[in-house]
Amino acid sequence: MSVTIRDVAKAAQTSAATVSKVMNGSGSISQATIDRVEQAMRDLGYHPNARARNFARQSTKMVLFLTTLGKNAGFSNPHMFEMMSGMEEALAKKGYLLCVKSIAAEEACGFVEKIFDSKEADGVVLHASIISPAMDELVAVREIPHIVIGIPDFPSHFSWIDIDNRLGGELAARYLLQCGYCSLAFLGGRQEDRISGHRLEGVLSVLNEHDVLIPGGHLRRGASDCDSGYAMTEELLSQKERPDAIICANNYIAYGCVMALKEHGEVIPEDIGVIAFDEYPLSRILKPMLTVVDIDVFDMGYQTGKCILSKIRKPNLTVRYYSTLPSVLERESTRKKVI
Amino acid sequence: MSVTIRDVAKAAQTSAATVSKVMNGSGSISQATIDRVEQAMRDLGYHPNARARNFARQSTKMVLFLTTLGKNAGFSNPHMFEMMSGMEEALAKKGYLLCVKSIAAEEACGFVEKIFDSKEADGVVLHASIISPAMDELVAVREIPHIVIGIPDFPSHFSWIDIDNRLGGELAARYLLQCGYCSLAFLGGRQEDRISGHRLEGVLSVLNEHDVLIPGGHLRRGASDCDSGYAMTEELLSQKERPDAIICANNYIAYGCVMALKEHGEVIPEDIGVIAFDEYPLSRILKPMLTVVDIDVFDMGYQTGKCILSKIRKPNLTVRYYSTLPSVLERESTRKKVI
DNA sequence: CTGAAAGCGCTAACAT
DNA sequence: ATGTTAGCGCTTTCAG
Repeated sequence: MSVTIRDVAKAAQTSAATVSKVMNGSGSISQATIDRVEQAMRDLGYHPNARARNFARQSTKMVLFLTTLGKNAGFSNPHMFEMMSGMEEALAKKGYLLCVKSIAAEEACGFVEKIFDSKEADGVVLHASIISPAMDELVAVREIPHIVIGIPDFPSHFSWIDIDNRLGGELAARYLLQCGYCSLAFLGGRQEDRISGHRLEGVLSVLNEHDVLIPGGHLRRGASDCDSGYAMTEELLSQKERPDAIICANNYIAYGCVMALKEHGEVIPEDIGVIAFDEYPLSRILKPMLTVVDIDVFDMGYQTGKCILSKIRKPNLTVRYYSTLPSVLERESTRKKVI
Repeated sequence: MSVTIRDVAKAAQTSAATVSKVMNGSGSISQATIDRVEQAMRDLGYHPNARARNFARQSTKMVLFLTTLGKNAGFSNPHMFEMMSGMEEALAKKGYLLCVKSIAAEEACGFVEKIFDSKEADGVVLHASIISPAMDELVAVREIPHIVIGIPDFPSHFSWIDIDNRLGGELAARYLLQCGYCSLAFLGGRQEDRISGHRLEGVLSVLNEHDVLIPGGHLRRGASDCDSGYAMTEELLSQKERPDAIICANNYIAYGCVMALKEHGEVIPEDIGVIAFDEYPLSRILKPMLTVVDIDVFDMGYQTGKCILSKIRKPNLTVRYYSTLPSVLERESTRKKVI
């Protein structure tokens, strides 16, 4: 058996309670005793048993990240993992551990209930894809320390954190105008793609504010892939009124767009400017390198980690906000700013 | 306070010990008692307290994955997360939880020691980048259930699991020969890049076996990026003796290579074939889509998970092997097989 | 087949 | 400032 708090107490000629107080900095212990206890701990190579400690304290110093993983999750959604890295960093600073658990949306609610019934974790971070009204009710009634990544798409009591995609759209549009482009186009994902939709809203609000009109034909939506980006760009170029800058709702659309522009002999960024969203995975790989509106995903994870920690302290605290502002990374696909 | 085992015992008119046995399937309990106990558990909505259970059993049902994360880890190394997803799936099947913890290589050894002194985890998965001779000694002496991801580059007692990159190289070369290409070239990463080196070894062994000579000029090494791939390809094309197929050690080199070939008017795959390694992130995005040698990273993680579980059961079991064989994914950058 | 009893190692309320 | 005491909720002998 390994060395316990009682062994240390004996060696330091004191009681277990005192040793505990020394470890947890209770304050009211004389320096002499502290020294003796610490010496004894060192001599014996003592390490408090985490399991016993969790049990006695009724806490695990662990938060669970629940999302749906499975094959290809790592490749198709690196953002999630970048966030996890940020969360881990925030949690580690306070001595918390981060566990990941893959769960299907249907099972998520039951699982969260079980986790808190059995007290396996101190808090949960929920990916927006697995939340439900039932989960909302559960979390509210039981006051479960939680935070949802992604703004819920139904009315709820959840605490959540998200990226402000609308603001991102505003930044993109404003930036292009500042570069001297004056006829913008937007290539987005399908109607159901909320992210793309929010980005478009932001764009439109800026144009509206600047009294810039955008012809209907310059607003196109399609699949979120390269081929679709290519096709939408061709459509754009075939119109009588052509844009001098294109906002692409994501990297893949931008890739197709750039390819089409090049094939048509358009020079980027002189003839036509291109701006996209997100650094990853292509913005720095394409020629020309893309100017993008990006957010610091790691930082967002870090914010999430800090959030869940404060929810663990005060479970009834409600948090809802857009963390981590987007910003423009200037590169080669847009002209230099003139303003 | 929530409902405990004693509440269940009382409701089922039996003892806590019996309830425990029912939960853990001790066998020697009458069906009648089992029914009563299960009924009581359901009636009371009982869920065993995981912390108390961990404490009493002296196990946490948790394995810790240690690696260095930090900013950009998610984007620059999606493979790691794909593996994690696989590990989680294997662990979840046996009721284990996966925790992730970022740690610098220098601190890793001390941290692992602390984890096992304080019994925070039942086992650890170590990324090869954080192992050291000191860690080897620690793990061996203390019989710490562990598995290293990546073959150690120094003599050690570690259990490890890795990808067989040499075999991957063999597959690539063999495949090209089967397609009727007969003059191969290899574009690799820098000398220090062990993965690239192993892939090259595999290529050479096949060529040797087939008595195919490869001119020195067809073996090039450079940075593992697009520009380097581009430059190396131009060098290749400027030689008197030109290859009819190029093996690119990674996706980025392949991207530069394809770009250079296109600019020189070479038709892929007719004039020159291109094969690369790994699906991610570009192989299906480039035009033409790349034929690649790929491995199932999720599966590798799954194997790793199963491995660590068996090590937890038998810590002195040694495991060392190349899990998950690579295979060729045929796409557009190579001719159809003729054999 | 069942139950009483003795912890697992630490914390925290309460005395002193 | 320190020690005593009583758990935390479950598992596991060991007797019956």
